[in-house]
Amino acid sequence: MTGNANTIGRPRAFDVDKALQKALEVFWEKGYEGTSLPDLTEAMGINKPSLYAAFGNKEQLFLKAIELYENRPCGFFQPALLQPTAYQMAEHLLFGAAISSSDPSNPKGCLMVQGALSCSDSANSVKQMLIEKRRSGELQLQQRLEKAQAEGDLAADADCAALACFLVVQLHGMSIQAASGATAERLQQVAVIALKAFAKAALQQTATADSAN
Amino acid sequence: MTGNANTIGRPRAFDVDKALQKALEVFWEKGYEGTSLPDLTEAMGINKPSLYAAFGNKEQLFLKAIELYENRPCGFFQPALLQPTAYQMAEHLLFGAAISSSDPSNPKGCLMVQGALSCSDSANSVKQMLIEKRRSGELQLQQRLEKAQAEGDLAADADCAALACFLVVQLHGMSIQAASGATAERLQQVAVIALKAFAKAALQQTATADSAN
DNA sequence: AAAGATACCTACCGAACGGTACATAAATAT
DNA sequence: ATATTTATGTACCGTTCGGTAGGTATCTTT
Repeated sequence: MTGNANTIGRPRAFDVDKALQKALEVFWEKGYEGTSLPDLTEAMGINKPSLYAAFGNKEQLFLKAIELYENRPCGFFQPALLQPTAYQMAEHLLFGAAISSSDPSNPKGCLMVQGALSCSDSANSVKQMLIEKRRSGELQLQQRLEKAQAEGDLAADADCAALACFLVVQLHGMSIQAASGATAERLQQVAVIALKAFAKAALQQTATADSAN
Repeated sequence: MTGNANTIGRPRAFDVDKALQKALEVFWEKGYEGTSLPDLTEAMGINKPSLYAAFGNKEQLFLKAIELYENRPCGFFQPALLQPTAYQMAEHLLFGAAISSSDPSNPKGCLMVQGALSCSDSANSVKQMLIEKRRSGELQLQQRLEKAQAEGDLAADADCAALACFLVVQLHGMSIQAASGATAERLQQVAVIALKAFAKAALQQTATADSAN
């Protein structure tokens, strides 16, 4: 899939995956609308026609960048859902976000949040698409919590939707703080506080063994 | 200050304060860069030369809109600092943010967050200015907590900086959720959970009477 | 070696951007 | 009445935006 080994016609002079990686970094840093075509071509080391031939247009390139983002930098999300208990999921989620969004080797914050939080009318489809991705993530979280509830891993009277929203608030709030310059240490302190709240709100009946203070 | 009663020259055909209010709404909805001059002039009911004569330029207009925003829609912040106890401050802050950022009579979310979260290089000064405003708010919060600590209203071993950061994470995270369509009810549920965390982290030694489950 | 396919590069497109010159209109001051 | 001052409205400025036409270079196929 990656190599363009045995194809007819003149071969590409650049690596599509590496170019996409560069595009991701720029979009992450400047957002969808804040990123210009020259920003992209310069970072990717190609010119505009090559970009359009390889990726379609700016919006489709952004979609592919988002896809890459979900698999790589934001890759802590899906594994967190697979943790054996709701508490461990929350733990992975919160510390994953704290570390990921302040990772010095990447732009600060979360692309799904700052990619197109507010924008002109012409970028509304991108904004809407990010909203839906965020809501989808929240829904997955909620469903994981409901599963935990069915398994007796979460208090029967806990409000899974509210708890999922609470967790997402932490993730997005921490990403804003990271974008404002917060350190990984500070965000981890916040994660510790939030985790106590989660434990208290989620485990009030079952009184699970580990965790909580 | 508002009226232009007895001045020489042709009088303004529009109300500066109302025009600024309209500009605030547009910036709030679309962000600094997402808002175009035609967006502004149409909403304000004036044309470009009038806008430039009255407000300077787009950036200065944005600064005045931010100022108005801090006094009006985001007006729950400063009063919260004046609450008698740290817990009550947190309470006012969290519920204020929950209600304010989802207020159906205004654009969703927080202008200080989504006004210029990520942007092109040319808007970097605006982005930086919002970052500093957010950090300043966090610092005020931290200082209020330190005061509470000095008054014995907060556990002596509580980390005021971490707690302030935690509270700001809630405010900003809730504003993202509001921008994604979360209801006031849902955000208030989140505020309840966060408040429990605050109580647990802040009052662990003093074991204050009220609050906390 | 010729033909066909694909990529690269320069140079350009119309539209929208933020911002302004300049003439006209409406008020006060003398 | 006239001069002065300020606001309005139109029409424009140079720049940048996302996107593309068309010629040239480099590969495979036959």
